[in-house]
Parts: sequence; C-alpha cells; structure tokens
Amino acid sequence: MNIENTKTQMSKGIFEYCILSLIRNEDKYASEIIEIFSKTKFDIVEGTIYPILTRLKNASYLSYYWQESNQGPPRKYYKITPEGLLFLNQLDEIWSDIEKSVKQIINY
Amino acid sequence: MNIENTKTQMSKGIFEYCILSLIRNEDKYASEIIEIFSKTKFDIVEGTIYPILTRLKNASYLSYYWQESNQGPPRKYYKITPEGLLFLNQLDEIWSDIEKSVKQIINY
DNA sequence: TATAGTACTATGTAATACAAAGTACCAAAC
DNA sequence: GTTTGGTACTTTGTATTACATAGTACTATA
Repeated sequence: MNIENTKTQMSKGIFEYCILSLIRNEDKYASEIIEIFSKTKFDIVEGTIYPILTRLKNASYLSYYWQESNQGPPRKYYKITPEGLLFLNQLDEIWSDIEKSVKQIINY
Repeated sequence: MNIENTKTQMSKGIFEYCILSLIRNEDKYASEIIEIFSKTKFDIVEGTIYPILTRLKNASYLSYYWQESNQGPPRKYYKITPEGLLFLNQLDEIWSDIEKSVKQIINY
C-alpha cells in the first residue's frame, strides 16, 4: 500500500466522467485527450484512454468518425450522443455528491 | 454500463481516504463508521469497511484495541498511527489535486 | 526503402468494492 | 438454563477498471 497506488485507486472510476466532459462541447480524438490530461495532475495513459473510449462507444454514449490528418495517420474523432449527454448530466450530479460527502466526512 | 455501477466506480478508491479521515481525530469501531457514512450520499457496506480497516491495519496506518460494550459484543476500536497520519496528510494533498484536476477538465 | 512520428487495438495483471455466507458475543425473554 | 434478537466481526468469490506491455498501422521525411 503505497502512495502512488493509492493515488491511482482514488482517480480510478473518475476518468469516464472526465473524458465525457471533455467531449461534451467538442469532438476529440484519443491523443488530443491524452494531451489535455497531461496538463492536469491526473496520470492517465493511452492503455486506459482507448478502452474507456471504446466502452463509452459500445454503451452508445459516444459515436465516432474518421478524419484525415496532415500530420500522420487518420484520426478517430469521438462525438457525444444525446444519450451520452443525459448520462453525463447524471455524472455531474454524482460527482457533486461525492465532493460534498468527502467534505462532510473530512469535517466530521 | 449503468449509473449505479458508475457511481460505485467513482467512489471506489476514495473510501480509504475517508475512513482514515474519520479516525484522524477519534478512535472508532466499524459499525460506528458505517453509521456515519450512512448520513452521507456514499453507499458503503460492511463488506467493504472491514477489509479496508484490515488493510490499513496491516499497512501499519491503524492500530486497534478491544473494548467491552454494554449493548452487545465487544468492539474493535481502530486508532490511527503516526505513520497513518503522515499517509493521510499525503492523501489530503492528493484529493485536493483530484478535485482541481476534475474542475480543470470540466471547465476545459 | 528505412526511419521517425503519430495513432489505434488488445490483453493479462493488479487492486478494490460488493454480495453473501458465516462466526461470535451479549442481553432480554421464555 | 435455553432460545431469540440485536450487535459486531471475518472471509471470499465475483465484477469492474486502470495500467504495463506488445503489437499493428498510416503518413511524412531522410
């Protein structure tokens, strides 16, 4: 039980919410998402991002399309679906509840 | 992929932090902790609490002692160790980072 | 053609919550 | 004394998700 692992465990489960949030207002491809995450204190790697995107796509919360790139191979852009938006709105609520509950417990 | 499971996954990993926080200022036994949690929007059950307490004890972050009860069987009180306090201070930092990172991403 | 950079796919392993089953102790009722 | 109900603790198999890793594929450049 070390601090790095605990940090990972604490972040685990929040990534889906974060990724959907990123895609809420603008379609994105995986490497773009990884780049954005790298600017936060989250440590997330591609081995995590891709399965999450696939999972969300399989659940019909995201759709995708391919777009040529002038910097390398084509990119797979993800776009949030109406169902995805509904789901995400619920996740907003849940995250808010979690923050409040943690605060409640820390200040107990 | 349903909302209940996602809620669970989002909370998962935070419970260790919460339990250590509860024990920070005052020794506690399991059922007491469950009772406090029941007043928050966390859904946590004994099947989770006990293994967490055991894990933290095995990592030397908690110590314990038995105390007779006049309402039933004896209670196993947990007390945070100096190492546990150090660890918890780190978790305070990590949680703060996580909150900031989520906010950063939501507002991206 | 080979190399470098960019992008995507898949999987075995590790970690943690939960449902569930079970054990144990004490007090009250019979 | 025995049974019942309430209280408290222990254990474990299953489900889920992140990560390290290995690999494939496309485009531009040397």
